[in-house]
Amino acid sequence: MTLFTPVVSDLNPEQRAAVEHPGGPLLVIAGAGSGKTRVLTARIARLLASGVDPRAVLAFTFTNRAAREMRERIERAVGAAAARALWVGTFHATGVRILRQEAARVGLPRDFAIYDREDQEGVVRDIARRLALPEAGYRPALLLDRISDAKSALVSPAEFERLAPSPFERRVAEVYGLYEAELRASGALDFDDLIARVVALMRDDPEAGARWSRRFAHVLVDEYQDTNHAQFRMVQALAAGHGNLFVVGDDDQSIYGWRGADLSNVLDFERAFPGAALVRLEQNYRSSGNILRAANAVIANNRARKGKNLWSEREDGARLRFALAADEADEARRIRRFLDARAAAGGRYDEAAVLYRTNAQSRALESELRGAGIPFEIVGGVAFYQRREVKDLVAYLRAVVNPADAAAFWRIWNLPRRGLGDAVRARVEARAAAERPVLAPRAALAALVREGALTRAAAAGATDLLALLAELEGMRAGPVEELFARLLERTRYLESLDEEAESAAERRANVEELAAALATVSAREAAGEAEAPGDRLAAFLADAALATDADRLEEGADRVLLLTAHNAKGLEFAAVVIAGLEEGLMPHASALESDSELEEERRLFYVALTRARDEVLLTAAAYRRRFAPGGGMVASGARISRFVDEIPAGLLDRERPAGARPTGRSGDGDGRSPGATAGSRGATHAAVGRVVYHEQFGRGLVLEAEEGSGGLKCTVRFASGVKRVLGRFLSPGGHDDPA
DNA sequence: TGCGTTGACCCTGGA
DNA sequence: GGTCAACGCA
Repeated sequence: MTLFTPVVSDLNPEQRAAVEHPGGPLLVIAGAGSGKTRVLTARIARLLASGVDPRAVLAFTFTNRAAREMRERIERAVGAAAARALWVGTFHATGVRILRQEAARVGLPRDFAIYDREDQEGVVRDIARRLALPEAGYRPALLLDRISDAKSALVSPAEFERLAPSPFERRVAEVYGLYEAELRASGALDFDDLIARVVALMRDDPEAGARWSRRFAHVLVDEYQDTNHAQFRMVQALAAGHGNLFVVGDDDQSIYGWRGADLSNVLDFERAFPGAALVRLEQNYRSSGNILRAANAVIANNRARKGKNLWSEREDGARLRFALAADEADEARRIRRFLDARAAAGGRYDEAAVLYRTNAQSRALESELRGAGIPFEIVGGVAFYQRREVKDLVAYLRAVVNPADAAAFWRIWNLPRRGLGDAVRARVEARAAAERPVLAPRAALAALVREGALTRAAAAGATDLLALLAELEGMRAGPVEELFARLLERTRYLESLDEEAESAAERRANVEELAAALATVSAREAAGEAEAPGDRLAAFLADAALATDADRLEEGADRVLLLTAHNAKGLEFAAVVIAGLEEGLMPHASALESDSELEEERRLFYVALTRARDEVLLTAAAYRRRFAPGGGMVASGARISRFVDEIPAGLLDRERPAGARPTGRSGDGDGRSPGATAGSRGATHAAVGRVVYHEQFGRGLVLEAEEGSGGLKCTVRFASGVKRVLGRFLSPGGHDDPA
């Protein structure tokens, strides 16, 4: 393949060693900006060039967008036919693909539903209600987090119960068991199942295990540092037959520990795969010398790392800049001015991005940029398929594809209004539970209608619903567009949008976008790409369930991107603004108590910094308005993030705030503590992240500080527990490091 | 009995 | 600013 040769000659020696690795397990430690995507694609291209069947190559990417881009690159190198035959996708998408093929063996309907977070919470909420769990302490989200943790560690409800040390844990185990039963009855899997069920299949079914471990000749994994235990097991099982496992990762960029990512997958790779080779990519091709030095200095503060030193042939470039703003509006203004200045100098907007820790921070930026007429796009927040109107219509499609899908059914059963409410729902659930196996709600409703057990009004509504679903089911074999058009017509969905004021136009546009997305499925079908006729809807729904907002990013539009640091992973920009660099925000308050979580926050900051090629602006706000417990907005002050101070002084220009009150400079009294001056009554030492002393409770760490009617109210972690105390009862607690 | 309204509580990140 | 349960009206 001559197409491919020039690619290899462009590689540095380490990159080439990875690409030309003869076989067997290989761990590539790829620092930020070291060209790992090139290495991965070159590796695949080389495998294909050397005669490996593209159908026998499986590559895991972190996002659907990364999968699409990788496929496109490979297509340019080796042609469309081979690129299409590759298995490239996220763990979840690959899990769906395998499980759809194995549905019968796994005991699933072929078109199983995929429950998203909202569906999951609905299930858990119902269970909690049934068990009469007190709301406080048993929030659905909390229960679900525990269940998800268990699943990504491959712990079953029975095992969970056996290991449960406390009454709370035993309750979780009980909910977990009921949750699993509910999903089974609904023919549904959640995100964690998409991985765990593949592992279980290969472990428990020797024939399937052998077949899939031979199915591929090469397995490749990108962003390996963010795989969890279940994903590790899936990789291990799929590579067991041949041992050709090529993983690329960077321990310094592991930022999904909260989602179960297990860094030991990287650190113990050589133990898990004996004879593994190791290649390090340490030459950075992205960032200027100053940015790279800053990033290296920051990450050097972490202890849990393999250790590496990125170097670059690039010039030093401009120094990084830090600006302390008075509040979040002032911060947004400064960022806007920075963007203005770049534009005035001829820079494109799409070469810049604003990164932040929490999605809520986008609001102030949004209004400032909108007011200034700077084009921007927010990535994240409410993703397209999570919007109400889109979810409503997708729920109809789900109900058509999978009649057992309870979450979808309950979403649409009274939409539009059919006079069906809680009372009827209770009867449906009772009817469903009266049979073994338990009936799907839709079947139970049909039974109630048949038995004449409903009031006239409820029966009329139910009949209308069941007839609509039956009619749509009858259209499944035809074009998806026709089915969708009929759905809109019969539900009068667009008309119902008009009734609700200003957002109607936007919602209507979203419905149209959904229609357009469905049309592309039909087009793919026409081009012979779908697996089998009639599957197009199910395939579309699986894609929709796994789609993220970041996947929709397209090149070419000239706008500034606003996104979380998590979402920025894998991207790069000429100029990067990192906003909200305050203790309690970045690092986030929830991480201040644990060394390992704090190190993860530092890695997140490192990831953010290393997105930049030429220019970095760091910002913080002395006061930030936040929603607080107790209700309403309060101003809360904080210290400047420790991460800013970890950047060597010579690399960083600090700007004074317009009012020039807090200096934000290290070393001059409490100047590092802008929040310290929050209001006249504020105790200067009681800022987030500070160690303080309390007469009664002793030494503690301030987790939160906010201005209340009685002065500065602080949430402080003492040895005896977390307490809420007034700032004036606190005194300085000595050095910053709570032993 | 359904439905609209009110009030309590929440909020890190995301496949 | 958003969600959800409780409440009271039609």
